[in-house]
Amino acid sequence: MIIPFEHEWPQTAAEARALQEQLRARLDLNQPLRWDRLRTIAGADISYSCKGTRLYAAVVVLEFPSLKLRSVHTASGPVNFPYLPGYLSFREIPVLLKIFRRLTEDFDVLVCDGHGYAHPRRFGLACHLATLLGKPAVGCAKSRLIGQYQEPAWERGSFQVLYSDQEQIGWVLRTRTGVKPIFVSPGNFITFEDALRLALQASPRYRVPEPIRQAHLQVNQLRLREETQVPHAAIQ
DNA sequence: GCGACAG
DNA sequence: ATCTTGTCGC
Repeated sequence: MIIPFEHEWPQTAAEARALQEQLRARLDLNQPLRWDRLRTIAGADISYSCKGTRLYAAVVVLEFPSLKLRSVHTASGPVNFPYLPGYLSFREIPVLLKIFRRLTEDFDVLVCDGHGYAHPRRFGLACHLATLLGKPAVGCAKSRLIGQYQEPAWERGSFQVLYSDQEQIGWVLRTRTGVKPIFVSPGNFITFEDALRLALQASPRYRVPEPIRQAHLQVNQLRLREETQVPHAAIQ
């Protein structure tokens, strides 16, 4: 696919922060999802090498609503940005973009491993990626970055609002009865309500939404393959 | 100053 | 995220 919007990649947290504060003006969280035309969901995930110097990425495309795996796309690359809470997108998006540039297949919505709007500057990884791709995206994180909430009831489908002071920044959603909830927030080009509905519909069986779960399985297979083989120069 | 802190 | 063994429960 053509990436409709690109920018330089900052080397410092201060530059990254300025970019987040600039790009967040592009968020549109009032766009309803076209459920009637929803046919495919993409999922993206990252894995790190044991020494944390290299990262492995996978993007999968699933059919909706069956959530059947349709295609797998992978890439790897060096780590070029440290892990700093609030700046995850600058670490993980560059290698994901390598995949999306090569992707010929279309998809309707993207589910990302990490927060979207539920971010200190309202511009988490899902917001950043959605903005670059010009596609609707939802952020689904396994733990909280910021915000306050009340514990959802323990049945699957129970949820609570995730607040930053008085402002809603996301949801806390129980995708499996009796299991720790996930944190759902819109990335871009989607509403809070549609983000919540999509996250639940994408998680019929496991705690983690199927697009992320499948991407996670693929990314670990890729890492195993790449770390198992001997470097070319050492063979002969 | 202290604690919290997506992956 | 990664490292790391067994263990409890469906």
